[in-house]
Amino acid sequence: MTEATLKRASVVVPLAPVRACGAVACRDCGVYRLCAALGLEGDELSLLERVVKRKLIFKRGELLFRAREPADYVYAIRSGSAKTCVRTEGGRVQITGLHLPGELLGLAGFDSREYTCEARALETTSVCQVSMHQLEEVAERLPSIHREMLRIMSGQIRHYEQLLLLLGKHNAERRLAAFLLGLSQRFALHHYSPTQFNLSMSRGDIGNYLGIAEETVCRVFTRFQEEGWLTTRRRYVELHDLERLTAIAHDPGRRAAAATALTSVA
Amino acid sequence: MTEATLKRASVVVPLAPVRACGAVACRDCGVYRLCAALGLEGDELSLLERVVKRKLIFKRGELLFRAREPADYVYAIRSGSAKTCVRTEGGRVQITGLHLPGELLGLAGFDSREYTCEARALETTSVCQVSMHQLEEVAERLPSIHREMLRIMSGQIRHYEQLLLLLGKHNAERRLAAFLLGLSQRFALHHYSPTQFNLSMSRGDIGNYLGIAEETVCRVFTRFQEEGWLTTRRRYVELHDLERLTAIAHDPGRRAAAATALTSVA
DNA sequence: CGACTTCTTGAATTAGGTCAATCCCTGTGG
DNA sequence: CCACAGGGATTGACCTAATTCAAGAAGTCG
Repeated sequence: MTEATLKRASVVVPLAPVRACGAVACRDCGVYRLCAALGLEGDELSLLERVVKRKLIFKRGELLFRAREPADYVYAIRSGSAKTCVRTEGGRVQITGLHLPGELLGLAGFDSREYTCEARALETTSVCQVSMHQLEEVAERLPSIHREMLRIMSGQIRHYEQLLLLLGKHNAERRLAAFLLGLSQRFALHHYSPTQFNLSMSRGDIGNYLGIAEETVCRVFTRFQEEGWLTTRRRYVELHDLERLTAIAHDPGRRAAAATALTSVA
Repeated sequence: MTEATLKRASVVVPLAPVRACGAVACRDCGVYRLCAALGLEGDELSLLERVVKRKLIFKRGELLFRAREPADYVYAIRSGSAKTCVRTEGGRVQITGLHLPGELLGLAGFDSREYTCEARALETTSVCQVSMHQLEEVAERLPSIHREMLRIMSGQIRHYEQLLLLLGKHNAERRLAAFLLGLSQRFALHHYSPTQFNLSMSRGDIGNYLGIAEETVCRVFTRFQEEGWLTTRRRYVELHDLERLTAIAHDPGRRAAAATALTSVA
């Protein structure tokens, strides 16, 4: 979120600035334990700085990496955000993740030495670039490195499982509600406001991520707004009624009860 | 596939038996490198047998493990098949995987010590049960164990990325075609026939997995059959026109081209 | 100030979901 | 050996949610 956007948004939704405070501290970074483990090798902070090869800045729309490219580095987001997506040969794109500060990108390509997806900055984004090679080298002696990597990967797997649950068979309202609540929780985890934040993705991206049309995203936003459950202004969102949204996100569909029986045997 | 089913199916589709040959050999198992690494500790084969705690048999519909249960073991499928699924609090079920011989289940729960999903046998299924504890113990000294686990996990991640691509925005025909072709390729990999196989999942399960209604699965099967691209008899399937099915699975939708541009910037 | 995106809304269309009836296996018990 | 019960699978009819197409409004950027 740029300074300008923020200022304009504040006119409509006059509340304290959110996520304007910049990068996460290393200690709040989800990758900290990984970096820390690397850092254990020598004097604490200085080596940490050396191992984390570079701090890079990507502007909105710039590629961090492409699928099938040699996976030489993993990237930890310090500030900003990024999306990851996969493509069919036919060129269709599916966004598979929205990544916030403190999260790690590019680890899934660890074994094949190639990235499995592409990552792109959604706004001006600062990242730490960590050498995969170096990671592997240290891991040879330090099993905790590998354990951290496994931890991060299984987090990724859980994320995908939740996303699959969402894409499986939910209507547009439930998808969007769940999406917003998920974001809300993640922001809360990162010490940002859970009720006011910047989506950083366009309506088109959100639609793609949730498996619905861009126009449908707009319409559902409008409906939610008419009900007074939230306010949007472009990519800035303010949630007014978390309970209501939760109810929508969790409300089991008509066939949901039957599905349990259906699946419990076969 | 039971002997009886096979015989009956042969009346309609008189071809050589497929997947009737039973369990995979350890060497053909996708987990082999893991087991082998464990086995390196002592005299080769005997210790392998000891580490792989038990060979268990699950009957159709029986649970291998439940989500949130302590993840004490991982399971390698020797013969048969299993499905994995996740649930919402509301009780909705989403099938997230169909697993064939040589594949490993339950590793994603590694870090949290709890399974992230539940697994259920789709037919009479023989598995190797490997102690997570023992795995961890050996991994402390043998980094290759962890590397194997990372390899398997990133395979899981790639699988989910493909599935997301499928669920994102494809019509029912493309979903089913892609599903069948994916299975076909996996069977080929496992030295089974790529054109005749047992789906082992019910129509309802397939629909759930692909995010479409059971009835739609039927209708699409019927359509494909009318076109002469395949033959089905209950869960047994024979693909006649892989090219055609590939064309359907890959054919980019109307908006697909636009989506590239749409997503390449924002 | 234009040129270009992104977002929003409306209207028409449709793919797929839902409900319901029936068929077809398969396994069981007489 | 045959009848029957029960669970999948299939098909039809109807209907709704969401997509698509299209046009315009609201921002953004150079």
